Amino acid sequence: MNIGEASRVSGVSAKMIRYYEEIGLIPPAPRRDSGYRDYAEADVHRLRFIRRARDLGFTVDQITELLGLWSDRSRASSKVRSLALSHVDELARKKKEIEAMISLLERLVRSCHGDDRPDCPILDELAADEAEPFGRPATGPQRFGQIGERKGAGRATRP
Amino acid sequence: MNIGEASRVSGVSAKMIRYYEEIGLIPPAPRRDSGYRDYAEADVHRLRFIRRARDLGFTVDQITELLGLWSDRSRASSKVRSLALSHVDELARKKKEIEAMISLLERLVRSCHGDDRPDCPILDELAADEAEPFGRPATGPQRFGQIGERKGAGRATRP
DNA sequence: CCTTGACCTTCCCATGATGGGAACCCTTAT
DNA sequence: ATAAGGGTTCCCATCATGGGAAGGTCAAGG
Repeated sequence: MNIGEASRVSGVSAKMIRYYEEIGLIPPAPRRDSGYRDYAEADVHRLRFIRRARDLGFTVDQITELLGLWSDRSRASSKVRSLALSHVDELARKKKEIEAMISLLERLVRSCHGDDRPDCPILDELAADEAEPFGRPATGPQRFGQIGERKGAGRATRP
Repeated sequence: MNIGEASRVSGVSAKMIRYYEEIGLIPPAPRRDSGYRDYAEADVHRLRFIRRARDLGFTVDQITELLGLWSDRSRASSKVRSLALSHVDELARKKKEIEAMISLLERLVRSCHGDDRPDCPILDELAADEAEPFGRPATGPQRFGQIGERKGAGRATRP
């Protein structure tokens, strides 16, 4: 079948199918004389696998591993399990970051009357001079962490 | 002060300061004869504002708006508030997506014995043929939604 | 005065997963 | 034969961020 149909039945866009081929996530599809890619059921199967894994938030690298484990009939299920578990950890981390942002923001929003008067605690907090503007209850050394997972994970330029 | 010190005291990397200038989030810094950018306290203040807003997950576009509101002494606080509220909504949406992924994954992990035997329900589910592989309790029309916020928000190529 | 090292400048490239679109080729039905 | 609707490759954009090269500047110490 052509790439369009493979896309329709697998739920992966044609653009993505070509991209997955390019990066080696799937093997190069055989070509017809016309140059068109030709897909079989097994390929669609694999694409569906990929799509479901993507829907679960796995990265392409992780999916590469999962596909390897999938095709290895003698793998230990513990490998798959630990891959899934570490992904859950990662998701839980992101969830916590988001929750921290939400609770901070909700507090700021609650403190803002939100009418047509110009004074606004939200902006005041963002503009505060102090190092710890979000006045948490002084209960210890925990920070909010570098929220939003920007890579450097740290403040400014530290080589 | 030089960009390095501005970076240190604001918590925004020098690279990002230059980038923010380039995209117009901050005005071009005055230059010394040497060509070095020169920052004053007010600039550092603004950079700190930006960093805090980024830490709260606001996009650069939203921060542009926030800075505009910040410098407008006659703005209505309701504007800031609604900006913050819609950002909270967005964060809540992401949080729900992540939660859906986590609960699905946790269920799969629970169903996987995770020893050295090769059979693995996690892979089996990812590879399942059915359209609804994650066998939810048949309680209605709700779907998990297009998790992971890939733009198309939909299945495959539908122009 | 000159060197050294720390700083600054600009410019280009990479990330991850995805879409948009142009220019061009293939197939099939009217 | 022509039009419509595929397909192909190639380039570009996203978003916020960092890496690194090539080269200019500055301050301290010999």
